[in-house]
Amino acid sequence: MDIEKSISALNNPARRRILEWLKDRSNFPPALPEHADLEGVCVGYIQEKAQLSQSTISNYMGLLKQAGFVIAERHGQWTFYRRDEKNIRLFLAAVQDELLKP
Amino acid sequence: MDIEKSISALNNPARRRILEWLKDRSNFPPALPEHADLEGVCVGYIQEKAQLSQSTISNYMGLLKQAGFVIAERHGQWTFYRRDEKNIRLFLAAVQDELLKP
DNA sequence: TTTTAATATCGAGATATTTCGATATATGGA
DNA sequence: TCCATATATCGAAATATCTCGATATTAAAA
Repeated sequence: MDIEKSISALNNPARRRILEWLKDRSNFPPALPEHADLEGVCVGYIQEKAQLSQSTISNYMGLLKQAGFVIAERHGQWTFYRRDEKNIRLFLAAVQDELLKP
Repeated sequence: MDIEKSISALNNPARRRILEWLKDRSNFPPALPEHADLEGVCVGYIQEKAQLSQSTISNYMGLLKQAGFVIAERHGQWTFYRRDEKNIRLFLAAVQDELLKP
């Protein structure tokens, strides 16, 4: 949990929006039948929704992953990203501590 | 409460450190007798502690103020900065909402 | 095994942030 | 009024971030 890296990752509206979208799978097109049992959303869907280039989204998802906000899982040629709820809560607790703890 | 501006202001270790120092007045030298009744810490003391140039600190305190994290009060030639606890809590609630609310 | 599709990485231009020293502004005192 | 002190603002160099298109990598399919 590197608070520096996490705040940095959050310091961008597109990345924050992606984190919000990932709260609800139905913000994206339905998964392919062969991916029905997998959690997360593939990069292509995120890109389409965010309207940014493929490389930008790949980069952004990498930053969100390094920051601990998402988990990546590769299946075949797809990478599926989903929120890391536990780490997100840890981050929030850390910021709260840093800002409020006496 | 502009969450964009606030996150941006937090996205810097020195500014976060200043916010922490301001939790406790005793992190700084004692106030001059004629300022004994005033809240907050003058720019000079913050600069001394942060070991950054005067202009940098003045700039930083301006950013923290615009972000809503501190309140500035001018008394004579001094500007005293203190934390805006209420707004800090509002910010934390907003981030928590953005990150967790369904 | 060649092709296609999905994602990652690279290199670069545009823009933003960091941080400084120099200068301007405001205030209080001699 | 003139000077010293505290802070703010300006202009600029160094560095970081944003974002892209081009290319590399990986995996599946024909």
